[in-house]
Amino acid sequence: MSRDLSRGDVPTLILTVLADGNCHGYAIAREIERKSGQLFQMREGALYPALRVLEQDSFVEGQWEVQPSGPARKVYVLTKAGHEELARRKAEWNTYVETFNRVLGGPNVQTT
Amino acid sequence: MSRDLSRGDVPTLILTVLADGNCHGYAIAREIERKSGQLFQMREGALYPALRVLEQDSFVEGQWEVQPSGPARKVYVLTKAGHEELARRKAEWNTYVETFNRVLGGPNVQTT
DNA sequence: AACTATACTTAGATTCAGGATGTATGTCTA
DNA sequence: TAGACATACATCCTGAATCTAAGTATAGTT
Repeated sequence: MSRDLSRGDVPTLILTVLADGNCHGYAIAREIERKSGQLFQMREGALYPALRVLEQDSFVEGQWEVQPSGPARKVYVLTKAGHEELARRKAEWNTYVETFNRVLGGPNVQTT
Repeated sequence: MSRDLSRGDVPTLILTVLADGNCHGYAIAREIERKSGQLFQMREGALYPALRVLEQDSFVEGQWEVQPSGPARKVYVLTKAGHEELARRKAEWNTYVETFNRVLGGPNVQTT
């Protein structure tokens, strides 16, 4: 099935993977798929543009690495600002889930 | 703050409100905002197109109601297919949340 | 030689929420 | 009677973000 990733969630997943250690683009995608039990699919058309935006915003830093075998890789490192951004996005995600579940919950929810 | 509604979540919220009882467009929007504690904002530009799609898919049925006072309203009723669609969307939402949280959870998650 | 896996890039299409605007009606107030 | 405001629906345009698809390139396998 593999539901499409929702708007804005791809950068959060990328930052999450990088919080566990430096990683290059292709491996980030495979790691997200592995962790999600193959429910999420990370397409190149979503991954690389998202990485470029994160780099422009200084949340990650990329550096080319030449290997003895195979094509060159761009390895990304999470910056200090990236760690903070991840924490902010996690908090935002939790608020969203709580709020959405509250609306789904039923008719008798009081906010006061 | 009021985080933007994510892709595809607006129809689910509409169906949820209609599951509690028939309702016209404007009131659906206000009800979603009330239930979310004003965290979600339902704009017209998202609400009415979503309602039209739901009507085209026969998940809801709209009927014009003339009032003794004030402008006419289009009151929507959730169909049988709409109830099933809501259940399907809720299950999909739960799967998405669980999967996303699993990825956010950390590096040592096993899927086997 | 063809296929597959790795690895990054980019162009184009699509989807969908938001902003802005327009049409009406009715109430309240100055 | 003019205005501001709330109700109520509709639509156009924009912009953000994802997907599809194709392209470039290296290297191992069949």
